[in-house]
Amino acid sequence: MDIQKIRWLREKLRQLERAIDGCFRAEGGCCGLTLSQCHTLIEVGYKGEVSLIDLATTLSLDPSTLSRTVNGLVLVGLISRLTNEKDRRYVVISLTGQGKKVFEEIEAIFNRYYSGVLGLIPDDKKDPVVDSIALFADAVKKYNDSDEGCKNEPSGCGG
Amino acid sequence: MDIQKIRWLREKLRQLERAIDGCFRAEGGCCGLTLSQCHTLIEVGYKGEVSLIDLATTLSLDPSTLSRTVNGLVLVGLISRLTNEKDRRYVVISLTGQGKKVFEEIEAIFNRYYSGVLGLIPDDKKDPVVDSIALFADAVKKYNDSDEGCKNEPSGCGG
DNA sequence: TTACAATAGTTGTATAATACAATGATATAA
DNA sequence: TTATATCATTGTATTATACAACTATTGTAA
Repeated sequence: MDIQKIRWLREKLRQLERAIDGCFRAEGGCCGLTLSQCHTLIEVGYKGEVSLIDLATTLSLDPSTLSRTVNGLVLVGLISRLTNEKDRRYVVISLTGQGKKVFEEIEAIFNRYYSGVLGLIPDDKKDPVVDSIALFADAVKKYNDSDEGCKNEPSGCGG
Repeated sequence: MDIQKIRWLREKLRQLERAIDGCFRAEGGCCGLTLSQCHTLIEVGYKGEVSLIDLATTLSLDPSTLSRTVNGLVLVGLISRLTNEKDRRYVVISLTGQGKKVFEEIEAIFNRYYSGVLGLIPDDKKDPVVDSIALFADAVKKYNDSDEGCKNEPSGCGG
């Protein structure tokens, strides 16, 4: 592919990242949560019951980082963290009743948000756009996992 | 659009963000720079000469944040920061000779990286995928700038 | 069976990235 | 010419993050 088009792709990816992150910060968080807390809550919401290490792997974060994030959510009563009695090394992380409520709120807010975004895209292009993003996200993941990926060529900064 | 497809889109966007950021961190930065420094260097490389406030606006960051990032790059000799003599309130930020060299390196690295990613996508889909990402990035930006965007519905956390 | 190795999680420590508030220098306008 | 606005920097605080050290638990092998 044309090098100029790749530059353009990278520019758009940077723009996308900034737009999404920047907007979040401008609002002072969602439902009173920080960005990390929000991501964590969503993952727990989707998975139901998880161990810390499971969550850390999914979110590509160090367990120590996540331990603190989870702790914050436990303190505000949105997450329950219990010892797994079948293997006491593990914890069982799940949403509390209040946590489920906030999770549903967040879901509604962001589904509405992205509906709004897609509303700016012509009807006949909506599906192709979403499919393309999925295709691209999968390609990035696959490439990172391969030998040529992350191992030799740092990313993130350029795109 | 189907709510389930919107959830899927959000999941893919989160996956994309993690893949790109995570990979960068795994490498310990690019060319010895941190992620922020790298983003800053690239923007200066593209713009040639910029003021701090210009750069801060482009990157959606507080001027104080950027002032420190720029300072770091000045200290390692990649960026020049001079008073604008036409209006001494402004600074003129540009790449030094060494900065240009690193900028070109970074460009090459990331163009190669994304070439690799696109290499995993069927030929006939490459252009549509890139065009779709651009379309989506523009839509997010436009939506954020509109009344319904950021103002009322925090984003980032969900996507 | 008991000692050693592996795994999960937490806590200590350090750093990067960020924003807001206060300040100083400069320019514009009344 | 005095007040106001703008740009940049510095002080301060917070969040997010990783690595290393440590504890508790489980699995394994002599």
